[in-house]
Amino acid sequence: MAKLLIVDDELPINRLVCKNLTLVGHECIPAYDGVQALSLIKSEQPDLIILDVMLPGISGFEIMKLLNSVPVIFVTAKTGLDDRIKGLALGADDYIVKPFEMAELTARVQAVLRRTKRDADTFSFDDITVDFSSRNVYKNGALAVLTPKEFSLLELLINNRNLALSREKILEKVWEYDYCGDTRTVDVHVQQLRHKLGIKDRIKTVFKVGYRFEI
Amino acid sequence: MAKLLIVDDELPINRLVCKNLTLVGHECIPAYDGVQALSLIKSEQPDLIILDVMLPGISGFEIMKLLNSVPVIFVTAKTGLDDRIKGLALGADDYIVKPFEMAELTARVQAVLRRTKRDADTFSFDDITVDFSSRNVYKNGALAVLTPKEFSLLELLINNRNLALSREKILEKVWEYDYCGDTRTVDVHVQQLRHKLGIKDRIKTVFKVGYRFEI
DNA sequence: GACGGATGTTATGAAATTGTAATGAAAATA
DNA sequence: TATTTTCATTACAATTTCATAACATCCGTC
Repeated sequence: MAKLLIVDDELPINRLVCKNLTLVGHECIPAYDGVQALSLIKSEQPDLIILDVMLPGISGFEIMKLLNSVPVIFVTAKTGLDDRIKGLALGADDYIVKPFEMAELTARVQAVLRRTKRDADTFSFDDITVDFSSRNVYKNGALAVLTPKEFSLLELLINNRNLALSREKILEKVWEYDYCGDTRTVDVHVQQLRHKLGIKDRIKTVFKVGYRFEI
Repeated sequence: MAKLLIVDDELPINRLVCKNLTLVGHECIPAYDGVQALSLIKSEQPDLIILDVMLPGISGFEIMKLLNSVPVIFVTAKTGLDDRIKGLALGADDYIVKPFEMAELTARVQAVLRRTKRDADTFSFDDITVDFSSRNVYKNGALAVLTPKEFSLLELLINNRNLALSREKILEKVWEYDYCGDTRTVDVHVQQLRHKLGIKDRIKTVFKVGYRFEI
């Protein structure tokens, strides 16, 4: 579930898109011109913007230039290569050409959301599947019971996979910023994870530093 | 500049893609079937894979299922919506439909690389790659196991490459400021590095002073 | 080439770090 | 409140690192 801003001046299309994306579980905010879009981006801080290029007033390209880190799927009626490249060059995460099928749009929305990790769904490796939204972990299809701390630790390790994480960093992220506990606590929890999930090899010890999740 | 794996069994297309992406500054490794692709993914650890769906042996979909963290742009001749959705659902970062224009492919490659660009803080020379963020060192693609002191020493040498470092300076930086140990300790660690990485020539001895990493 | 000091090489035991299991306190749940 | 779960800490075992020493080899100077 994510908050989406749908920017399209054609009312029926905007409605249709909103309806379909709401059906797959997202919150949709419609905008019908560039100025309105910019104001809603500020006030609502959406997770993803679906942006029509051809807009009254400010064009979709202009809006994209003003954006920073919000992912954008950009919609164009033109099938010209130039426009598509221009969109990607400006930093769009994807584009889709009108007329498009709803199934494709929703698939692309999910793909972009997955990428941007704002709406992290699941992550799988070996015989393990981690479901971030339900905070469940499955090993060989069976539910593995992790405590909150264990799950947060696993989450942190996965989100920083192939990076060495110091015990201090782990404490800071999984525990509180100003937590003044023993760094050995981290060790014990790492052992728990290794034991419960049977992933001795995946969670590597970085001597004198901390741990690294390798995939 | 990134390392790309181009998986396509059609030789002319593979060549064309390699040529164009090399022109924009990437390193391209061609693969002509699924098995070869999987082996090259392991050995070369590419930054991005351009993956044709229709392959002899293992299909592109099968390969994608086996992957975890490597970004994929998937190429399909089929224009059917299902295939595209399937690709995105499997975790592809993008797809492109044959026949495609080179400009579009390179634009998409850049877009995906920009998105997935992690702070790949690495330094490479000869057959060695030093990854500072994961604290891993690879020799010929294989992990070389360095101790913390060895890694710190290597880090210091690289950061001061082509400069003569006195033993005192090295002790001060890699060990503690007020460390009062034998300077011979430095020697032993330098030998370890030379031995483990097989870089006798790169770490030069500066007689009566210390060492210098030459590149 | 011979000498003396500097560096290369290898081995070893101490020290530091991490793995493991247990314990009781704190927190969550009933 | 009683019961269960979570979790920080501890103690000890296992492992890894590393400083030092001892000897071999190299280098520059005479």
